[in-house]
Amino acid sequence: MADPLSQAFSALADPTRRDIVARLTIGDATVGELAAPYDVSLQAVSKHLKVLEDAGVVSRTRDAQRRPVHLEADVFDLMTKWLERYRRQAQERYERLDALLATLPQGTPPTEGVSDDRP
Amino acid sequence: MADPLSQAFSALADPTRRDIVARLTIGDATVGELAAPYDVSLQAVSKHLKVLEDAGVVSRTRDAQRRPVHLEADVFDLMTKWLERYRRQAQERYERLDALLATLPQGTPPTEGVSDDRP
DNA sequence: CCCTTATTCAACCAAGTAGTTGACAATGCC
DNA sequence: GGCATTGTCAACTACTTGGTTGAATAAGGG
Repeated sequence: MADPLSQAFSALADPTRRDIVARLTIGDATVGELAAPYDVSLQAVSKHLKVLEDAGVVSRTRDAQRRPVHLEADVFDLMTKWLERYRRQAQERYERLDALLATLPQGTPPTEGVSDDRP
Repeated sequence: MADPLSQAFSALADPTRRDIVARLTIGDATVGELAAPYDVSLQAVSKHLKVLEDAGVVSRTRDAQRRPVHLEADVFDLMTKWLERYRRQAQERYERLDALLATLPQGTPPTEGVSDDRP
């Protein structure tokens, strides 16, 4: 699973990691600071940070024995672009369908049973 | 892992599933049609569709023995909002930092060793 | 009615993931 | 130098995931 988009989405698929990202918008923080709010071990948080780092969501510098974590929001653009592209395309298709239906002579009912999803 | 955002991000963390989403922007399709391009089994694709459905990315209607899959782009908004929010916050923080640095007397060099990441 | 088509369900497997604990590395402070 | 602090590495476990195959369900078409 090498591709950046998969890594990015996967990294943010975990609530703890999204929480960490939220926390980091306030400012850089050390692993210990980031781990404090959670009742999991420091090592677990360290692993989460590795996932975020590999996905390019955060970067880490070095300050003595501390490793401050910094939010790197560029990847967000990548995801947003992907999402926007297909949301837009889906919407356009929807609008075309609407337009088509508007030009149709009369109530040719759709082939699908539009209503229920499951018996 | 019940929360919608986690499910949505997780659903799109797989390249095959993103591919299916891309395909669906052209129009609704049956399971068989969606499975055709891939060399995995039909059942595997069926599973992918279940993941997408559970995440609210697609919906399925019924047309005889076929189950047409329809893209439901609303969840994209949820993700986009989350991403945009934190990207914006991160950027604002960055700008505040810039402004702060601009007002500082002189070249007080930062405490961090900014360059390398790993020895 | 049987048969074909379309799809899901069930059981299984290999690989990945999130968590654990314990040991080790890197650094600053006395 | 020795010790406290901060964080990572390694090994292990439980659970999830993406894939497989084979059987079952659903619906139409001779």
